[in-house]
Amino acid sequence: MSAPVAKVAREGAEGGSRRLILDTAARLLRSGGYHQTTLREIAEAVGIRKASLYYHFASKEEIVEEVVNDGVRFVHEAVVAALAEHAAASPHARLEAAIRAHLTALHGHGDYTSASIKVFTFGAMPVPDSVRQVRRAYGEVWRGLIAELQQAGAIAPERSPEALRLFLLGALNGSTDWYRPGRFDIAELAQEFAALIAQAG
Amino acid sequence: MSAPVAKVAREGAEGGSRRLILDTAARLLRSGGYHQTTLREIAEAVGIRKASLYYHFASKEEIVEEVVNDGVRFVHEAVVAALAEHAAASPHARLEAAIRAHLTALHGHGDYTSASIKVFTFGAMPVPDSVRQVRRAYGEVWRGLIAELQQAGAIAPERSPEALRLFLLGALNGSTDWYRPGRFDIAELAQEFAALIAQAG
DNA sequence: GTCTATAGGCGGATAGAC
DNA sequence: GTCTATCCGCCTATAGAC
Repeated sequence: MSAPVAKVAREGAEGGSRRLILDTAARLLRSGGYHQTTLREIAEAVGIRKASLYYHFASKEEIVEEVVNDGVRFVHEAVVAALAEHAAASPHARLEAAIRAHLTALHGHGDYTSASIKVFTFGAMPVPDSVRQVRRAYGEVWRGLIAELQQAGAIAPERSPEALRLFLLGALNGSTDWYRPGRFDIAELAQEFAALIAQAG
Repeated sequence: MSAPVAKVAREGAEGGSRRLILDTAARLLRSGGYHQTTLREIAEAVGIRKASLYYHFASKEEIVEEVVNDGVRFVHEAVVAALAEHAAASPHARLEAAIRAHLTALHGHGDYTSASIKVFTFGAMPVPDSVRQVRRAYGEVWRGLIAELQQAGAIAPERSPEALRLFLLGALNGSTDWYRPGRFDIAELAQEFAALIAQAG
């Protein structure tokens, strides 16, 4: 992964202001969405003036784009890592691990991931190409996993893998709407969801 | 249903301008969401001046609230009607009919329903009490149907009905993100989805 | 790197003529 | 019922001092 490395290098050179701005933007985007979140709010929360943001970023779009892509990449990497850890497990166990990783990344780790969902679910903003690519790459992970499950017989051969993938991701991302830390347990939710769409084994 | 009757009566008295405004607002809200949709846009699309909207509505919130509630009520009534039509069918067939009705109402009939999803999914606006009530009432329909399926044995007794309901509605409403009229068939999608979460029978 | 100041436009909303 | 005119505040973005 070369991007994170480059990013860390850049941060070292400029004292992390850029990261601070992105962190703050992520938090505000998560609760407010694209249009409600203003540069004034971000600047205020960071503790600088609105105009100073333009030293670090060329536009609001650029800030949002970076937050959103970071969020999707974070979920992507978490799911890939979970699948690698469960490489030897049963297909059903791998599915459950992937779902658990997705939900954990979405709800347990920072604002970037939730902000991603909130901002680019629906076309609330003109979706940049980079975002489209990052999303597509993540979609491929699930396409592969579902194909694997179907080949292993954990999903019936007559089920449409594409419909299944869209339903599943929709349901997982929709959890930003109703999930609350105290009221649900992510591991249990993952178990429930996995049981819905694949046979145990 | 007394509300629609009252509404029709009102419309007769004022020439349908009110309905025209709501129709237009629904269309814009569907594609733009709450914050992106402005009174100026609505007025322009209707063909009147911004200020004239205030003769018909007290505020932007009032317009949005009415669109959203109409949308949810439309889906609610469609699903209830479908269940009534399939009163004698098997639990699985009733589930499939309900899913098909939800998806059809969501995608096949106007902008109100999609606007509802788009606007109040996430808390993009301060959710009025009336909206909360209308949503809750619709949620009850699914709670009842899922309980029925579980009692009939079409859903395993160890499945959490609440997790299942949230998964189901999240997946269905998420379809506003990817569903396109030519590329998917609603009846097929309903069949796929019903097969996913309940045993045939 | 951050500041002040400002440009130019759009947001919702109101007053009052017709 | 619709209009013109206007208020006031916030928006993104830029210019230029420090």
